[in-house]
Amino acid sequence: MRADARRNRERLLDSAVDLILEVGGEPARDAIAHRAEVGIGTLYRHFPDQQSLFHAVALHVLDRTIGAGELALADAANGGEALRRYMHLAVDHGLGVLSIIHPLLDHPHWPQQRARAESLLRAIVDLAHQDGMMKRDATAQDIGFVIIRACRPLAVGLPLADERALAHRHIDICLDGLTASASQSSSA
Amino acid sequence: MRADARRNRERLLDSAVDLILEVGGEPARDAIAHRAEVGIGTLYRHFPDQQSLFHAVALHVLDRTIGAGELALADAANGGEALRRYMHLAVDHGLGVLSIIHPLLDHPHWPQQRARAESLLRAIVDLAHQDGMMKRDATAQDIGFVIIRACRPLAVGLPLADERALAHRHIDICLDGLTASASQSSSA
DNA sequence: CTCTAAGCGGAGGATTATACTCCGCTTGTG
DNA sequence: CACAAGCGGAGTATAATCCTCCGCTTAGAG
Repeated sequence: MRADARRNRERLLDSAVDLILEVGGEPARDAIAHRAEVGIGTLYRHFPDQQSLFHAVALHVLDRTIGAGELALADAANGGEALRRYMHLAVDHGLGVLSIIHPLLDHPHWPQQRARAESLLRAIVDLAHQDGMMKRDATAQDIGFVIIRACRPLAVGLPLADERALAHRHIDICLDGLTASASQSSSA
Repeated sequence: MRADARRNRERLLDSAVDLILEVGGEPARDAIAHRAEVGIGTLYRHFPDQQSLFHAVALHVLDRTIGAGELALADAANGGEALRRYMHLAVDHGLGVLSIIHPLLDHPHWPQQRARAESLLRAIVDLAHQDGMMKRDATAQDIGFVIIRACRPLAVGLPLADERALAHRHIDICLDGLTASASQSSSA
């Protein structure tokens, strides 16, 4: 594969991730190509159909997130810290795109990768529980949904940087709310 | 105005709110009419253009939310409780639609209504602060953004009821995280 | 440096989604 | 009962998006 081709492929994937997160849905293909500063023809050469594009996007994102998670788990001082790092990294790496494109995915080694991500998350959550840093009733599923929600755009016309900053702030707020020391958890 | 006409108008507004929340953006007009179980012609008779429809939706939602907020403020035992009630009611009444349609709004008595809602929220937050039930650095703006985020769809294919239940759960988590007793609020 | 196959761009036709009108039929109400 | 107010939805206009195709450009081997 020629060097320029590889570079364009990367740009396309990154642009696709960004756009999916910005619009909170499937973006127009032309928009992806334009954002990547390549012609539409180039997009269709690399990814002849929706399937292949989104599949590549999903793997791209999941791989980065899994890597980051493993690192967080290895390095962090304790479970709570590992969890915090993982969540912030997941947002930065655009894990949220999965919620949007996952209905379109049916590639063979997709379930396996997905399982790997899930067991990693469970490991982190378990550790946080062991270290007494999470409420009893807080589950790995909770964490997953919080991450997904934090990745969704607010649709409020904010520039991307602000949007991202808010996502991180909300992650922190939720983490505080899921932390063992926090007191009441009533429902209205 | 004939009784059936009024009823259809209501149905259209409710359907519009639901759909905006479900898709997290401007829904197709046909979809709104279909959801309301009326013909498209009926939609266009009541709301000849996008402006008039979305303006009516915005007022509908804001009025309900303001009413609910005033009630919460009057009834609740303390600021923390008022805040909690307000947030849950805001989600139930679909306050989140405003974030999506507000760029389209330019009706005369819209800013005034908006100001009313904002001062109400500030009053509730101030009270919560006075009652020592909120962290110092938690602002009315934080609350607003948390509500908006909770109203956004997760894009995960959940049925509406589950989606709503999760929204409430996340409101509770965030409230716990913004509550004065919660300890650390570090950032990654 | 030359040559060529791999790669590129983007105009433009095909397709699909959405907007909106129009008019004959139905129904609430005085 | 009369009839104006209201209704439905087929159908056309418009706009967005998809995707192909082919002549031009360029990386990189020899």
